[in-house]
Amino acid sequence: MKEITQTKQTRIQREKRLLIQNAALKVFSEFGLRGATLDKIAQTCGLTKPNILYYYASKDEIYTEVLKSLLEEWIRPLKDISEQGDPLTEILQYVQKKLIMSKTRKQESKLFATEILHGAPLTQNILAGSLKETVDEKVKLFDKWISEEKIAPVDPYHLIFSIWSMTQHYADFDIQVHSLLNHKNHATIFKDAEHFLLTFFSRCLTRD
Amino acid sequence: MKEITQTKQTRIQREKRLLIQNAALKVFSEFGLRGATLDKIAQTCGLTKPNILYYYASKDEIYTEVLKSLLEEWIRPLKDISEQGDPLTEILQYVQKKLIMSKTRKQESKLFATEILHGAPLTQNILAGSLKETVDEKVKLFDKWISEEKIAPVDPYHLIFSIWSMTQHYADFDIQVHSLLNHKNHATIFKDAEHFLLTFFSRCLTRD
DNA sequence: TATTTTTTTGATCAAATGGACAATTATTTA
DNA sequence: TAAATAATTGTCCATTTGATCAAAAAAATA
Repeated sequence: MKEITQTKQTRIQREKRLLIQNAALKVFSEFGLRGATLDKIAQTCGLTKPNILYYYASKDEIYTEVLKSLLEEWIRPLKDISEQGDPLTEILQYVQKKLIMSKTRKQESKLFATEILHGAPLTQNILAGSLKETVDEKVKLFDKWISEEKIAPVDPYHLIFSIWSMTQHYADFDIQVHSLLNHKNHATIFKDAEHFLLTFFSRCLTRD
Repeated sequence: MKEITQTKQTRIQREKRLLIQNAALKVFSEFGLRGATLDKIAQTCGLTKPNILYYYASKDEIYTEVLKSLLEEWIRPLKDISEQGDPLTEILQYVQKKLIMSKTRKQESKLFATEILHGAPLTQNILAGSLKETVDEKVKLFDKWISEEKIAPVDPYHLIFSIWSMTQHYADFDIQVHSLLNHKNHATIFKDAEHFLLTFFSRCLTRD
């Protein structure tokens, strides 16, 4: 088959690659890199195993491609935090966006979680690269807001960690959340979570 | 070999089973259930593969045994929250205990995280059972404290989720945390995290 | 339509892996 | 110490699984 580096892709190549990526996302997020099999991915997208390997050189290549193609989208809400906006509003909006992502893109959240949990074998360079860049930039902004006394003084890194962990928890550990909340209605859980988180962070960021 | 149901275990059985459990914890937490192999576990504890299978009927049995034996310890700090103590102090102490567990028992945290993340295939009954019992009990206590105006009114379930997620984040996503914090000293990170979390929760729980 | 290129697949392979088992060795018990 | 029991291991097996490849089918192109 033709290399990925080639500029022109045929219609079929574009379609099939996307088909495979979607199936792979589903399977990888459910079973992890090692638990996922090419057979499962093939079955999920209705192709044969050799056909998948016609489009991707290996299982690992599919995995990294899926991760890479999601990363941009995953970081975007953080990038969207604007120096121009009202500090508290900007941060609360970020919390809201992250929570919505946990609700609507659970598979992606679980995929990233599993990857990092197991040592980020294939994305460590990305973590140290583009993600770190954006985080550092926003940390600077938060520090500025703190020095201008527009938000309460808290460690910006740990603030970001807290937003990530609390919002992603609803995607990554959904089984536990649902189980402990008596399998309450999905929408209700997220409405309650949103109220809790917004109260929580506004209280934390406005004192003093 | 003799069944587990048998009351008396020989000295060797006790020793070797423990040896295997420790190795299994290490391997399972790093690679997950499917990524872990009996060969790796055997190598880690210095036994042969058939010897391991002399003590455990299957790989899955080792996995469930490890999980089960850790669960009690894992829930304990939550159980320790006392109705007699000062509400805010009790909750902050719980936060502290959970953070310490993230620091000292990272493997266990990752093991549980992976298990739940992938649908808790082997522990769903436990989640719905003894854990849920304890959580429900403490939720009642928190509600009582709220009605007595001893802590600010927040959804107790989501409060517990927030404590879990924020503290466990430092164990489960340690790779990311360290990477973003320029591989800062491990002890320093946890000192900062503790300060952040205690500030955070006391602000959130004392307003009004 | 004829030719070339791309796509698909059945058959197959080699490595990894969970597990079985009989034979051997070590330990306990009578 | 002798017999019985427990523990260990080398060898082997069946299955799973990532990957290969040549041949066939489909699609694009001239």
